[in-house]
Amino acid sequence: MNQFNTSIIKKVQTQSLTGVIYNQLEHMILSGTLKPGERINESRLSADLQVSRAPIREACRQLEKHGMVQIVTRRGTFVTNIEVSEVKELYDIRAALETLAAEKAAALATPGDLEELQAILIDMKNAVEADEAMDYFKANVVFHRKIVLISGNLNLESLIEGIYNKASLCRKTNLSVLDRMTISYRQHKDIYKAIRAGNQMEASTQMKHHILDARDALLSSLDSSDMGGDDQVKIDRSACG
Amino acid sequence: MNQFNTSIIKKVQTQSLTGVIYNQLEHMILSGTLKPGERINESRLSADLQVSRAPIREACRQLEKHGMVQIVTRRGTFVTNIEVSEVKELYDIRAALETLAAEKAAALATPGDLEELQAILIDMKNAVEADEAMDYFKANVVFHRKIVLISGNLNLESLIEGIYNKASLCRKTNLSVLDRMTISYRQHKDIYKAIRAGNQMEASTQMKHHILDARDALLSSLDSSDMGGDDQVKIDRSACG
DNA sequence: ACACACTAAACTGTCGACAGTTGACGGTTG
DNA sequence: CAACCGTCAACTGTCGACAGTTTAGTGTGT
Repeated sequence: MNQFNTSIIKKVQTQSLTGVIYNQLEHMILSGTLKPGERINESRLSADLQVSRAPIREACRQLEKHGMVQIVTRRGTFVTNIEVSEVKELYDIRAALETLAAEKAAALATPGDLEELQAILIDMKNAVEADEAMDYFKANVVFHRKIVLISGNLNLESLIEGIYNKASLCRKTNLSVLDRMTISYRQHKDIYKAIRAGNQMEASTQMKHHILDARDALLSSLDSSDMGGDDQVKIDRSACG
Repeated sequence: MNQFNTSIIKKVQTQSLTGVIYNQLEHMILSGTLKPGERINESRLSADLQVSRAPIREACRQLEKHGMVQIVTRRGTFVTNIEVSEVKELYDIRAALETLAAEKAAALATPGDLEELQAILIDMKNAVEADEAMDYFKANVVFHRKIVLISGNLNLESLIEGIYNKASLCRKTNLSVLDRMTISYRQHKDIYKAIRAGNQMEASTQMKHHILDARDALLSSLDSSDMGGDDQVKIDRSACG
């Protein structure tokens, strides 16, 4: 529905003050400077940033649209606070949506698309062999996003983007899970093969399996680390696939 | 993620000026007073409604969040214009999401939930027998919404709500399709039975089948009516299931 | 007649200010 | 000592105004 709802707009927005503030706030939220549940004080922010409250309010509305804050009338805007139970919900939704994406991708992928996917797979393989969790994490995101792109469903694209945003707000997901990179990589390869073969049923099955598997790995790692320190900084090797 | 994103909030919002204007604009859009693609002029609206531009801008942001308008920087806000191809996309997404909802509902439905569903089914049956498309349409929406509610996934709820909003913007979907009420009713009954039996697999299968079936019926009715008059007012008997 | 440059009107983005509401603190009463 | 009530500060909602940008309309040149 909208060519305005994709990542492109972020760059367009940057031209306006609102966009600058949006980026700033987004960064503050994702980096943890603004903690989940914390309130964003419009007046104070406007004083700090030397701008009026208008663009700040606008930016907050954008953030809400993308799921990163919640606005309560006459109370204020609060950084979205996601519980573990909600992460599970989000993974279920993600599984449903990306399963659809994989199914469509299997029917629509061009040779060029397949080449790109393969290139990403190579990046992943390199990351696995070098045990570079961060690199793997990045390639992983690119892989999933590419499949959604191939599906050609713009609505699906922005919906999934929103899910990513919300899920990444749960800092608890940032736990490292060893040994999953290898499994994850294999699953991605299976998805790729199914898409290349044009096998819609298989592609969707593999995708669903992959995401639910990642979800379970994440949840069990959360269980076993509930009493551990809470100051995680590492990238979760299971998160997002 | 937010208990603030449901229909309840609309009543809360009504307390504020922004909420009043939101409702007004929503009504104007859904009733066709504001046509798809049309631009919403902030200054003129503020003059007409005797309020400043601030609450109007706020309302527009809300509308964008719900998918009913699109905002382009320094250009304005435009009523979302949905093409037929996009309706197909939306139905695909809806199928994926409601399939998940049905699956969860089959596992979570309480006796009370089942009673409610059954009551809705009776309403539907009555509507079918009386050939009251409007009544059927309403009961249908209630039925689907109830299943999402049972699934207990709040994120899913607001996502699906957004899909409904967008799809309903395509006025072309408001075509009457005869003979589908009976089929649709039977499908709902099947879904209900699967949920009552606690059969997750069956519930999701039935739901998927039901929605994709409705989608195809809608699309083929659009094909065959492309050259017909464009001033439809009737409720589509296939739309939304 | 058509394409292009220029001018002017209209509209959105941003600003600072005021008013109403909310939540908290402190005092009072049972 | 606990619960309730009233006062007060802080913050959001709303307002009117100004500035920069976009768009439409006019005029000119080919």
